[in-house]
Amino acid sequence: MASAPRVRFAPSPTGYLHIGGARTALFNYLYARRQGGAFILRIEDTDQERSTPESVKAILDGLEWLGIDWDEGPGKEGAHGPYFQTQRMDLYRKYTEQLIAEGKAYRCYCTREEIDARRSAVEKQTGKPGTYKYEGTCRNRTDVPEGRTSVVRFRMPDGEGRVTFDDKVLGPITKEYSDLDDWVMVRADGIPLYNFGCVIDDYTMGITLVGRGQEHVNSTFPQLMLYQALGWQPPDFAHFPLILGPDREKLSKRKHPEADVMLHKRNGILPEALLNFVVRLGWSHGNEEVISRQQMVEWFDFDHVGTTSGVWNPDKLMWLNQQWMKLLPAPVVAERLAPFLQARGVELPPGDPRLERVVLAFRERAKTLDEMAATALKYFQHGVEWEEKAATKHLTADSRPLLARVREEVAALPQWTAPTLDEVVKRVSEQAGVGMGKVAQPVRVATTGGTVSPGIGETLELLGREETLHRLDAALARP
RNA sequence: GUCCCCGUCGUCUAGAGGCCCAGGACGCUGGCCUUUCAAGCCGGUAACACGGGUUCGAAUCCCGUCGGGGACACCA
Repeated sequence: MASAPRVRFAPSPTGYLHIGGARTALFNYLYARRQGGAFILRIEDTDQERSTPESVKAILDGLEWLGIDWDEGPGKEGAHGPYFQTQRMDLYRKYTEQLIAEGKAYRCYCTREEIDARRSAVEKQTGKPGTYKYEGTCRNRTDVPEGRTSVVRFRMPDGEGRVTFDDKVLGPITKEYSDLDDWVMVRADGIPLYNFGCVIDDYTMGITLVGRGQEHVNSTFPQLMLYQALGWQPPDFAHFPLILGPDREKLSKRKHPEADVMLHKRNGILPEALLNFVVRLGWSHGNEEVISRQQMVEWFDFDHVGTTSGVWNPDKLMWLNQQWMKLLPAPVVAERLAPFLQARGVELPPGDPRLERVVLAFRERAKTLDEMAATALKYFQHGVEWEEKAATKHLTADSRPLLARVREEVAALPQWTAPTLDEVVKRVSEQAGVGMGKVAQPVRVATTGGTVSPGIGETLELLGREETLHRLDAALARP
């Protein structure tokens, strides 16, 4: 390695940050960090119809949430900017003219309608799509027809030949010239198309390795032809396996809601977990499953990027999320939990100590922050409603004296802590000569309304003395 | 349809010719722990797509078949 590698993530701002894009960004980011190279963010906004500033923001926000930061790109101007393709038009124009002057590209005056008509004619005749190839109508044209706009086409070399490249994850891949045609580089309005802009930018930005999804392997060939025509040394290429939806088709915005990175944030998934999940889809490091960003950077390599597409597995995402809720420091999780409780109408004074206690009590009982907020909600409210079934079973004439005894002892407690509260339950059950469940369950139902909660001491501590006594009294007052 | 890529448990994967009658993880499931539910711990379930080669020996190499996905725009 002569110089430090430069890699990039080049999304087109036509919607939210896609999960596949996020993983592409992650792999490139990890590679750059691992190798001590640079990670560049370039916005491919040449599709004027679909690109929006909102989408640019959405993508930036998504990357930020995931903690994938770039060395050069929007907001971080470097030596190779600008980083929006629409601001690099001079560059494209320059190389377009050069290529035309050298006879390596030419103007094609066929209109879109004409091409479309010919395409559908061919496809109708042969049966299926994809059979049409530009027939070279304007290849050797020297006249300039009046009143017609033109696109610029790349001139494929005459005769037989093939393009080959050694993909860093897939290995050698070859394509015959005869399978390629004179593709359009520049539209009639002068704006470059993907295959053209991408090559010009990757080269002028000094990109040494292009890492992208496997859906791009076929576009590598025309791009390679361009590098050749320009006399440029192409970068290395690495194509990552696709992420598939439950239906085993490529994860798409249209069909798969889980393709939206930020949806997971809204659902209460931690960025650590999403990153962890996504990195394991197509990459592995022995038997490691729970992997921190630091470890990813330390371990990442293309040798262990797989070749087969991976199916989105929500169960595993959930499991990882819980792992991360348990792994991260409670105050950190508490901070991230707050918005979910607030969204459910809980008012939280700044630095509310209950938040951290909730995390400690519920992170082993919830898969997501949202679920945690939902189950913890009743600990923040005043009063309870009892589940009919639970009340019938546990708030009985038999349990009433036990409950009253607990109420009495607990009210007198000098210290309102889980251990001291647990002791009360234990003492009461021992004195009554019954199992702890005979006391704990009625108390649980009386104070939470249901049969499921954290340890009884923990539960009462969380509720606080005042609320606990209030609920116990209310339960005792039931007819 | 054409071209390109891929093919290990249901899913994510380990596996670079003998360490593999295939290991880990999620899921499912049995048990332990236990004041409930979880979590945790211990155990079980389940795969090298198929057929030919090559080799003393193949999940690993080659060929074919079948299967899956992707690309076939004046989108990226």
